This record gives sequence, structure tokens and C-alpha cells, in this order.
Amino acid sequence: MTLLRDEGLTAEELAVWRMLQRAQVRITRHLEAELLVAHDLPLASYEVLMQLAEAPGRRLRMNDLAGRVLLSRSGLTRLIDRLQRYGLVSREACADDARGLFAVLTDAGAARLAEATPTYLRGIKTQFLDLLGSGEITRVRGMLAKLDATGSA
Amino acid sequence: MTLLRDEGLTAEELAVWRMLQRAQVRITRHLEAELLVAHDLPLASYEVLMQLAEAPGRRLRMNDLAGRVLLSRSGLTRLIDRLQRYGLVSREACADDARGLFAVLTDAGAARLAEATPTYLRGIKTQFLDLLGSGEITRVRGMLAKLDATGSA
DNA sequence: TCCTGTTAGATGTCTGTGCAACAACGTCCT
DNA sequence: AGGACGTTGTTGCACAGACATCTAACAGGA
Repeated sequence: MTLLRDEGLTAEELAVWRMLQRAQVRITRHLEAELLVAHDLPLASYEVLMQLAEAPGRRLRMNDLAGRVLLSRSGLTRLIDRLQRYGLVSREACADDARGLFAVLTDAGAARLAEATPTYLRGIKTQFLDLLGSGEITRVRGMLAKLDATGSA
Repeated sequence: MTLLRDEGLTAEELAVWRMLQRAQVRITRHLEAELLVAHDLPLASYEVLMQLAEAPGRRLRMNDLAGRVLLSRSGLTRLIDRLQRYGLVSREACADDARGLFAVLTDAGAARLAEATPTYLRGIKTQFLDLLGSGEITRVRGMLAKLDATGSA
């Protein structure tokens, strides 16, 4: 593993990165599967509904929303297409910017979200939080905050 | 956020999960992009080559490999197809199980891996490790180990 | 030996996503 | 005003990945 030293990385550091990867993928897969079987709702769709529910007026600009759910604009266009087909979301024009569109959570969407939320939260609890000590959760929070670029770029 | 309390989750706990998601996605995207522009090598391909390089005899059974890179068996079949087309990997029969196949790292594959590794490691360093204090890395290691199911299921 | 059940890997098909290109609109500067 | 430039959202295209299904091959019992 000479290459590691060349770049100033220890084997332990590399292992930490791999564990982060594995953990995140495992949890994500679990959530996706559970939401799908129990509510026929993919994880990405759930997250869109969740973001909209938390937003003022239950609405968000497409671009803004894309950033929050970590999707490209085109990806979000298609996802909203689907959600709209199912009546969970609607599109509304933006008054002060004719280019803009709001994705708006419908009542049906809110209902569907409420239905799926216990599954989602239980998954996060059993697959993530319960595996950590509660003390560790607070400590990891600060750590992840540094990694999360929400505040900066 | 009554629903949170119903499931025994605090808003902070949920926030931690979201940060984990964002961090992992951000880092992954960065690595993928860098590897692609600098070496025309997708992240998944890099990880396959890396796993093979670390394995004894530079070879791994398809099934085994699929597990390590968190890919479905069919997904790995296609990925190895591609790598084989580019000459980075070859398939070899398994002596003691006629069903089995080894994916074997070729010399060209090893060379390509060596070429790309500095990019990969630098990405992990700048996008992940450098953002944490070095003290935190050690502490987070134990924590992530609990989340990583490698040892169990 | 045959029959049943399981496992390894490959393939058809479908869905989801990103990138590049585009049109419509806004912003700013002169 | 007018034109260059950036932004917003959508589309064509290509591709990667999952699931279900298939074939070949192993394992164990009657």
C-alpha cells in the first residue's frame, strides 16, 4: 500500500471512508425497499414530498427542490412528472418570474406522505440511530455538519 | 413535527441522517467526476479494480465481488463485461466449481488502477478527511463500524 | 441413481438519472 | 432601448442498474 503513504493517507482513513459508503448504501437500500413494499413509494419520491411538506406554502421552486433532494434538474423534472401523474404534486406558475415553476404538494400528496412517514422514520431508527449510542449521535452530528456543504458551495 | 415524536425521533436525529446522506452523495459525486475527467474511469469501475487488486491472486468470484462493491449480480455482470471489453479485467473458469467464474485483474487493469489511484485518494482526502479533524477520524471509525454490516448479515 | 432444492452467473426488459442542447425569460450594462 | 450573458425548466439521448427469469451445475436424501 505504498500509494496510500504517497498521498498521505493511512489505511485506517481509507477504511473509514469505505465504511461510510457501505453504511449509507445499506441504510438507503433498506429504506427504499420498505417504502416500496409498504407504500409503493420510492425513496426519492418520499423525500420530495417531505421537502415540500416542510416548505412554506407547501411549495418549492423546481431548481431549489432539485438541490434539496440531490437530483439534477432534469431528474427532478421527470420525478415531478410522475408525482403529478399520481396526483401527489401539482405544478404552479411563479408570479414574479415567468420562467419559474413551483412544485406544490397536493392534499393527496400530504396524505400519502403522512401514511409513509412512520415507515421512513422507523427505518432510520432501526437501521441507523439504534446502532449508535445516543451519546454518539450528538457527537456525530458535529462531524457530519462539517462534511455537509449545505452552508457553503 | 408531531410525527417525529410519535416514532420517538428528535428533529436532531433526523437532521443527522440527512447530513449523512448529503455528505456521502456529495463526496461520491466529486470522486466520480474527477475520475471520469482525469482517467475516463467511473467510480464503480475503479472500485472493482481496487477490490481485485487487493484480493489474493488478483481474482475474486463474481458473487463475492458483487457483494464487496455493493452491486447486484446482474449489475456486476454488465460492469465486468465493460471492463473486459477494455481489457482491464478477464474472466477465468473456476477449477473446483464449474458454475463459478473469477474476475481477474489484468496487467492493463492494474496499470490503469495505479494511474487513477492518486486521484481517488486525493479526492477522499480533500472532500472527506481534511474536513474532519484527525482526532475525529479515529473516533468516527468505531462509530461507523457499528453501522457497517460487513461483519454480520 | 434419480429427484429435489439451491446457487452461480448471464440475459431481457424496464425504470431512473445525468449530460448536452434548447427555448423562454430575466438581468445588467451601455 | 437593445444586446450580451446568465438562469430556469424541459427534452433527446445514452447508459447504468435492478428485478425477474433462465440455464448450468452442485448437494443431499430416498
